[in-house]
Parts: sequence; C-alpha cells; structure tokens
Amino acid sequence: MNKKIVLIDGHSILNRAFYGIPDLTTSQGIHTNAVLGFINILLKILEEEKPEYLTVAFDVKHPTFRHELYPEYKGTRKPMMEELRQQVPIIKEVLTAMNIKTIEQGGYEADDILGTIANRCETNGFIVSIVSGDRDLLQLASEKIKIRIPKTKLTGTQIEDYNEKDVIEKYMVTPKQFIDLKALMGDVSDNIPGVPGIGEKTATKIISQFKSIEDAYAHIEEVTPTKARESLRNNYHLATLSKTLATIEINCNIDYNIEEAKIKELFNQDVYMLFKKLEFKSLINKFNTDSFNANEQVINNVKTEEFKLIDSLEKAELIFESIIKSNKPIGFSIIAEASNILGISIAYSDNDIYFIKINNEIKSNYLINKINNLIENNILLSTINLKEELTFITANENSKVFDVEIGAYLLNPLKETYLYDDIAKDYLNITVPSRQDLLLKQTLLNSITENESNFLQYACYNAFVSFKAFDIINNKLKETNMLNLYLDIEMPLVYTLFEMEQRGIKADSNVLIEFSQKLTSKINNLEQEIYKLSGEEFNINSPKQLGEILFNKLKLPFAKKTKTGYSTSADILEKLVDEHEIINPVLEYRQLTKLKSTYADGLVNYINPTDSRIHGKFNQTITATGRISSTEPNLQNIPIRMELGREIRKAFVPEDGFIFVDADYSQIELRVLAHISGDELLINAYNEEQDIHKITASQVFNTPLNEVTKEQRSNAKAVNFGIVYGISSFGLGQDLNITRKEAEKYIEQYFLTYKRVKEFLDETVASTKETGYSVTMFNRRRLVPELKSSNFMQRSFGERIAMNSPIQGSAADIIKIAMIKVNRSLKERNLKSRLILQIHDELLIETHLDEIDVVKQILTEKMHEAADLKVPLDIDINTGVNWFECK
DNA sequence: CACGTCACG
DNA sequence: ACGTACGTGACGTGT
Repeated sequence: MNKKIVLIDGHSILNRAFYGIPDLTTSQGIHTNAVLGFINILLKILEEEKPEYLTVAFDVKHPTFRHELYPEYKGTRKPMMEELRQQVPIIKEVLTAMNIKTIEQGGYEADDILGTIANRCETNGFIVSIVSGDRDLLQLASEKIKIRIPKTKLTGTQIEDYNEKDVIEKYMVTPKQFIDLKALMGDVSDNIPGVPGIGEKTATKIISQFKSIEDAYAHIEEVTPTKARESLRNNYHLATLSKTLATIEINCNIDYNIEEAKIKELFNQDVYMLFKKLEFKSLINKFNTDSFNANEQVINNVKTEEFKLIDSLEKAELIFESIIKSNKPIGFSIIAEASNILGISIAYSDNDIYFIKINNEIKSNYLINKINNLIENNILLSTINLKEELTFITANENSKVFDVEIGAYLLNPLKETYLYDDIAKDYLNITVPSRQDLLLKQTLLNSITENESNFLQYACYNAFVSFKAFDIINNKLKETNMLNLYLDIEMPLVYTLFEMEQRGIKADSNVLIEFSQKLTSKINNLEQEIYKLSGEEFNINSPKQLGEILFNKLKLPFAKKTKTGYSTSADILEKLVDEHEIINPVLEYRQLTKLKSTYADGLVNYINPTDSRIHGKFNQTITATGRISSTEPNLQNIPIRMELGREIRKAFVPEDGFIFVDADYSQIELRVLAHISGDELLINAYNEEQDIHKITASQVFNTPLNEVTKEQRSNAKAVNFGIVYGISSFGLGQDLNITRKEAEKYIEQYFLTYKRVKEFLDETVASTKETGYSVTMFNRRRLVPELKSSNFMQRSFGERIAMNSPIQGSAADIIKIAMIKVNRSLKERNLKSRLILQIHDELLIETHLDEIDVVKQILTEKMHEAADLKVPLDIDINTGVNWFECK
C-alpha cells in the first residue's frame, strides 16, 4: 500500500474560505471566518483521505524570481482585505498547535513549493493530493498526483478532483499542455500576458493540435485561424515569457524533510485552548477531552492545587476570622441550584481559595449569616451575578459589593455571556476550564458527589476569578469614565431589578385560559377555510409548506425569496391580499396562533401556583445599547398594538387592595435627540409642546401646518423613527412602501429642516469611527467593530449603529435612573406600592389603593428629574384595574 | 440548533 | 453593485 500525503496551498484555501463563509467574529471582534473555513476544509479532506503525511505551504511576500522576469507579474492583484490579512497569523498559529508541518520560503511561491514536494513524493512512491482553490495547479496532475479544488457552497463544501485523466477529459489537454494552454490564453489575475487575440477556444484548439507552443511555432504555417497565426508570429517573446511564468517549478531548492510532515495528534490541548479563544464552538465538540486533561492545565499563576475543600466548622471559622482581620476585598460565590445552596466559594489571595461545603456540621444558615456578617463589616465582596445571590444574602445598594459581570458588561456589552471563564480570558488573560468542560451537562447536585474534584474547581474558579478581576475591572471602569455609570446606575439597579423579580406580577389564569379557548375555535375555522381555498391540508405554520401552496400551487406573484425558500412574512403577504382570498385568512391565522401559543398558553406556564404571580427575569447584561431585557417570560412584548392581542393585558392584574399606575415617557428618544443634537427647531417644538410629527410633516412635505393630512403626519412619523434608527433611504422606502428615490427626498428635506440633527449624526459617526465606540449621555459605551469593515453593508450597518446607540442608550440610561429613584422613594416612604415592570420607556407600579396620589406624584417627579435635558421630559400616567385598562 | 416569523419598545 | 431600517425574546418547523 502506498503512503499518502496531502499538500495544501495555504493562502489559496484561506482565501477560498474567506469568501465562501460569511463574516464571523469573536465577541472581541477578531475575524475568524477564513480560519474556520480552512479548518473545516482541512478536516473534511483528512476524513476522506486518511493520509499519513500533511504539509501546508504559504507564499512569502518577498519578490519571486518571476518578478525579475516580468515586473508586472501579479502586479494588478488587489491587496488582501484587512479582515483576511488578520487571519493569516491565526491560521499559522492553529496549524502549529496541531503539529502540522508548514513551509514557506523566500524566492518561491506556494505553487513552486507544492510542485517540488509533490514531485519528490511521487518519485518516492507516494500518493499525493494537492488542495488548492487555484486551477494553475492542474499542470501538476498525474496518475499519482491528484489536484483537489474545494468549492464552498451553501450546502457545504464540494470538492472537484483532478488526476491526469480528469484534466484531459475536462480541458482536452494533458496537465503538461495545460501550461501551454494558459500561456497562450494569459491570465489576468496572475498577470500572465498571453498572446493577444488568443482566448480559451483558440488556445485549446492550437494545443490539442500541436501539443505544445514550441511545436506550434515549428509548424506555424499550419496554425489556424489566420488571426491567431499572425499574432503568434508577432508575439514570440510574449508566448515564451508567458510559458515561463505559467510553469510551476518542480525542482526548487528547498529544505524539506518528509518525516516532519507526519501527522501527529491534531486535537490536542493547545488546539483546544486556541479554539476556545477563537470561539469555535462546533469544533470544540470534536475533542475527546479524555485524551488530555482539559481541566488540570497549568495556567499562569492559578494554582488549582490550592483549591481547597472545607468541610469542618472549625476550618470555616478560621477562614471568616482571617477575612475580617485582614479587612481586604474577597472573591465570593454562592454555589446553588434551584434555590438549594450547596456551599460557598471564597478567594482572598493566590493561595487562599476555598469551597466551603454544606454538610451536617456546616448549615446553610450558618454560611449565610457569616456572609451577611462580612457585608455588615464592610468587607468588599467581589462576585459574578449578584442579582442571583440576593435570593440568599442580605445586601443593599449601600453594601460594598462589586459585580464583575456588570463591570465587564459595561466595558464590552457585546458578549454573549459573562461567566467566570469569559472574565478570566478577557481580563486575567488566562484560559480556564468552563463549567461545560468541568461538569458537562451534569447538575451541580450530581457533580458534587460524583465528580467532586471538578466540582471543586468549578466552585473555586467562580470566587478566584471574581477576586482577581475586581481590581482590573474597577480600574478599567475608571479609565473609561464609566465608574459613575457603574456605581450610580448599574449597581443600584441590580437591587431594583432583584426586587421587581421577587415581587412579580399577578396573572389571572382564567382570563388566559378562556382567551385561549376562544382563539382555538377561531383558529379551527380559519384552518378549514384555508384548506378549502388551497384545495389541500397542510401545515400553515410551516413557511416552507405555506410558500409552496401560495407561490407554486396558487401561482401568486412573489416579491422576495429567503435563502431557504419564499418569504411569507406579513409585509409580503399584505401586498397579495388583492391577488387571492386565501391571504387574509392566512394572516389572521398567523395572528391568532401567535397569540395562543406565545401569550395565552405560553404565559399560563409561568404563573407560580403559590402566589398566582409571574416572576419573570430582568436581564441587565444582554443588550448592546444598555437597555434591560426580559425573559421567562418576556414581559416587554405583551401585545398592545392590535385590539385582539391587547386583550391579553386583561390577564395582568394587581393584588387585592391594589391598582395599577402606569407611566410612560412620551417620545423619549426624539427628545434625547433634540437635547444631544442641540437642534433649535426641534428643541423649540418640544418646549412649545407641539405635535412633532405634524411639524416634521409640514416641513418635509412643504405644507402649511394646519393643512397637514393624516397620511403626511404618519409618513413624517416614520421619518422621525428612521432618524433614530440611523436613517437609510432603502429602509425608509421599505417601511413606507415608497421608492428609494422618494425616501431620499424625504430625508433630504428633513435634514434641511433640522440642520443640527444632520450635523450631529455626521459628527457621531465620525467620532465613533475614530474611537471605535459610541457614547451615551451617561458615558455608556458600545464598541462598533463593524465600522472598520471593508464590506460596504457591514460598514453601513456600523454607521446606523453609531447613530442609534447614543440615542437608544441615553434613553435607557434615563429610565434606569428613574427606576432607581422611584424604587428608592417608594421604600423610603414605607409605601406598600412596588415597581413591578419596566418596558423600555414605561414603568408599571402595583399601587396600594391608599397610595394612588403619592405614587403618581413620585412617578411624575422622579421620571422628570431623572435627567436634565434642554427639552421637557413629558410623561403620561394612567391607572387601571388591569394592565389593559392602563391606556 | 438555525431559521422564519412576529410580539414589543 | 452591494441589499438594510435600531434594540430585544418566544414559538414552531425542519435539518
């Protein structure tokens, strides 16, 4: 059996991967699509071929001998895109970690190196596969040398294979003649001049007839057509030069020891760590973590042997005593699951890292008391995700508690998670095993008994990382002018949100169940109607099946396709209502099933039977702009716009003896825009309490104020929204269903009216480009890596983000301040009323019947004084016996 | 687990 | 020419 070697044209495959795979970045903004694509192609090839040897060749930037012959050689090739250039060192690092032989040598191109190695290997009886995106390599094909050209498609990577016979079949010439073919044709991208007037057809004809350029010249009289013959005669120099340029050198003087190319363990620990850094989550699963110890690696100054399990009261006492005595910050974490405490971890030096385990001797009450005692003694506790821990410990906004998750979120709000391993990577520059690495999908309760040493690490890393990252993150918050934002807004908000979650909102399951039943019968009727109109039964909820019926069976004109099929979204279907009577029932069916599944049925599952309340979660470290997000369930998207959906709000009710008071900011984002842009017209309009959409309509459509039509006002409203979103003519056109040209005119008129707004948006984009981040009124930052992209679409996206984030973010800052102030005020006055919901510009307070007036007064006052703008902050207040009535 | 769709601000 | 409005989360389908 012959030995097999795979040779890879590094830059060429990286290039293919780069253009074949959509842009992909890590949470730190490192571009990784080409590296990922390269690795996927590599693994696919290795899987298929199972070779013993492997080498990747790269070009070096230095001039090659070809440049001396022909200075324009490859001269017109575009410079490498920045996003791709950055990935070259990364792929080399990955290959090195995988123990894969790489080779590059000044004076030679990758082609020449590959040709030479292939030649040597063939001579020594190897079977050779050369992987390249470049057809130039086809000249190397033989019986033993196979050229493999991967094509990255949506369906995956397809590989075209060429042995000698395949080249002959496809190009009618032998691999050697392929050189002559290319020399005659020329190649623009490689700057091979070729012979003028000879293209692919003529070149193929000449070479298959005469076998080589030399033989064609020897029988020049026989060359047809005449035009080609004359061109050959007149361009002898170009023809021979082209042939030299097109020929891949197969006898380079390179130092290559085949034994170094032997494949070793690819999925080793170094690669594992590297893939984690690059956030290649799908590849991580290919590792058999038993083959190396992913967990007990030596990591800088983390001494995991210092992680100690404490299981006696005596030792625990000593730890707490020593913390009080030293009076220094500690890292801290409560290890709990489903409101069961398993223990706590504590770190206060590189050698003092403990997990104190609950057992017969150490009770949870003891530990909680001890922690509360530390807090009372003003020991600074640094932790991750304080809000979760407030279920157990007693702290308030005056306590000295530092939440590294909140800090890390402010420093970079774009990350998906802020778990201890993320913090360790970003702020301690160390890679530590994640919970998934240590405990897989086991529950904590299981692993504490069955996998104790890994559990100990999990627990201790939480405290250790909090301990080490405290100073670093605190200092970075100072450096970035975000310490006030952190201390005055985000940390107090942790307690506010915690209290809102605890309180929850009462929901009447009967209202939901009845509504669901009502929906079910309507849905059944619609279903039958749709089946009748379409002539068959199908799953209406499947966009694929619905698209098939509408556009193939009923032959309706379609406006848009998605990558998987036809788009059946509401805005497309609405354009088809006059085409077929099936459209309206489908739209209604969609609306009703959405209401039933997500709201009527969905919400019932979240009602806690003990108190009949929904305790949703408010997440503080999710959004890119600084807004809060709501989950399990999402209480920030309860229907209101449609009459029927709005009924859902009747299920949200106050406790007996209470009523809802609901307050919302009126047009807070436009007011923020008026303030930060300083546009006089906008500011005056708000100061005079005018209808801003109407004014905008009057200006944009050049109509006297009292003659503005409803439609004009509504269009102007869309323009105002567009401005806040980072206006684009295309987007506005789409929204208003008008042409891009018309939308452009609207925008132009808008900017002529509000000149300072235009200037502000331009300045904001410029400064975001310069610094790399956008800033809100309260110094909240958002990194905008998209602005550096060379991709037009990405960059435009970045520009819209740069325009929108300061506006949306400042509004988010303001309502957060209002929430804290309102919540504080309710408690200071010992009121029974409680803040229970925030919906971006709206606060809902479950108000005791005796406190309606004072609550209204507090809301008005605190929401007004949350920020001092150049325009008034107007709020609307409503009361109701359920949320529906608050309108 | 990704995608399409749709609910909200 | 490129193909989009900004920010979220939940559900059902289909791989």
